[in-house]
Amino acid sequence: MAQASTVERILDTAEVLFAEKGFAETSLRAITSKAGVNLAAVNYHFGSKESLIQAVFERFLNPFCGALELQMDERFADKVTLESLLGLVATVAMETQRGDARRVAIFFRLSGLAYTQAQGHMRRFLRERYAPPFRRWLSLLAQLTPELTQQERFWRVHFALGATTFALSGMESLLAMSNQGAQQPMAATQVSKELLDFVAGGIRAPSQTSRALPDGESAQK
Amino acid sequence: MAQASTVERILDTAEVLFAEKGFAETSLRAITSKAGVNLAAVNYHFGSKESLIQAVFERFLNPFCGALELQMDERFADKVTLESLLGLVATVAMETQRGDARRVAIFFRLSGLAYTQAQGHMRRFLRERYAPPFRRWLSLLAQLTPELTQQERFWRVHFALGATTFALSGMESLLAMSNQGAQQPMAATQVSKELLDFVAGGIRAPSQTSRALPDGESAQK
DNA sequence: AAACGTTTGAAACGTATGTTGGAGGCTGTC
DNA sequence: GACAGCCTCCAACATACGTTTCAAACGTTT
Repeated sequence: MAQASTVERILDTAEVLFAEKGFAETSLRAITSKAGVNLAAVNYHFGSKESLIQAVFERFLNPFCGALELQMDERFADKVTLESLLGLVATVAMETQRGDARRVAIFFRLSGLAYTQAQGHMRRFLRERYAPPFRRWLSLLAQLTPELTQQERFWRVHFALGATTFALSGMESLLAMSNQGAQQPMAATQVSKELLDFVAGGIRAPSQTSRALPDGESAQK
Repeated sequence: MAQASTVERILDTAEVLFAEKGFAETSLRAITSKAGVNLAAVNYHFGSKESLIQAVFERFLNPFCGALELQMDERFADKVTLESLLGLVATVAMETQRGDARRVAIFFRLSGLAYTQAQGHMRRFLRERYAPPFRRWLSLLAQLTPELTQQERFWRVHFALGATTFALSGMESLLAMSNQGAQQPMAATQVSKELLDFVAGGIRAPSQTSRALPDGESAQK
C-alpha cells in the first residue's frame, strides 16, 4: 500500500475522508498527512481542492457509467423486472468496485453528499457529465411503471435515491446500532437486499394521491 | 420583521442558511450580516456556534416532540393505520410550524443534515435529548408491522427517513426540475403525499430476503 | 438624575484553511 | 558527467473563520 503512486494515495485517502466527514469538513492537510504525501502534492497534481473532488468522482463514475450502459445494452432486449433494474445499479456498483462493499458504500455516500451538500457546482458537474446513462435508466424504468405519471415517477426515483444514499451514509454506525441490540449481526450485503425490497415496494406503491385529482390520467403526451 | 429580537433574528436566519448550505459551510458572519445583527451577538447570546446549532434544533424539536407525544396519547387507543402513523410525523411537523411548508422542509432538511453531517456530536445530542418520543413511535410501528423482523423494521425506518430528508433537501431545486419539463407545477404539499405513498409502500413491501432464511418461514399466501 | 446590569458595536486575536513560489532531488537521455 | 523534465519538500502567503475584548449605548431601578 505504500507502493501506490502519490496521485492514487491522495485519491484513496480523499474518498474515505470525504465520505466520513464531508467535503468542507475535510482539509487538504488531513488528506495529505494521512496519505503520507506532501501538502503541495494536491495542488500540483489536481490543481485545486475542487478538482480533487471531481477527480474522486470521476474515478468512481467513469467505470460505473460505462458498465451500466453495457449492462443496459444487454438487458434491454430481455424482459426486465423492476427488481432487476433497481438492483442493476447496486450490482454494477459492486462489480466495478471489485466486490469491495466498503468502497460501494463510499461511492453512494459521496453521491448523496454531492447531491445534498454542494448546492450548485457539484450537482451541475455530475448532471452534465453523467446524465446520458441516467436518462436511459430512467426511460427503462418508465417502461416498467406505465401506471405512474411522469411527476410521480420523478419523485419516487428521488425518494429511492434518498433512501439509498442516506442509509449507506451512516452504514457503519447504523450497523453498529442495529447489531448492538441483539442477535446476530446483519451483513452489509443483506442490508442492500433489504434496501432493494424497500425501494421496489415504494416504487410500486399504489398512488392514492393522484387518483383524487381531476387532472390525473389525461396528462400524458 | 425588523422588530424581532436579536436572538430570534439570529435563529430565523441561521436555520435558513444551515438548511441551504450545511453547518460547516455557513459562517457566523454570513448569519449575522444577513440577520442584520452584530457578529459578536452569536457568541454573546448562544456562547458558540455549536450551541447556536443546538438552539436551532431545540426550537424545532421541543414543540414537535411535545405535540407528537400528545397525538400519540390520543391515537394510541384508536385503531392506527400505517399511513396515519407515518403521516402523523408530517402532520405534527406541519401544525407545529403553523402550516408553513417552507419551515417544515427546513426542519426535515436540518434533521437529515444533523444525522448525516456531524459525525458524532449532533447525533448523540439529538438521540439523548429526543429519544423517548421516537422510541414510542417505533413501538407503535412495530405493532403495525408484526411481519417484519426487528432488523428489517430498523432498516426500513432508516430508509424511510432517508427518502424523506433527502427529498426535502433539494425540494426547491427538485421542484424546479420536475416543473421545468412540463405541465403544471406540483405543490409541496402534494409531494409530501407522494412521499407518504412511497414510504408506506416501502414499509409494507414483502421481504423477499428473509423468506429465504430458515427463520422467517411463514408460508405466504 | 444617577447607578446598575444588559445588550450592542467595532476591532482585534489566534488559528486553520487553500494556495503558491522556489529550492532541492530523482530519473531518464545525450 | 551534464542536462532536462518531472516530482517532492519546505516555507510562506493571503484569507476566512470562531472567538474574545472592551468601550459605548440602552433600559430599568433607585
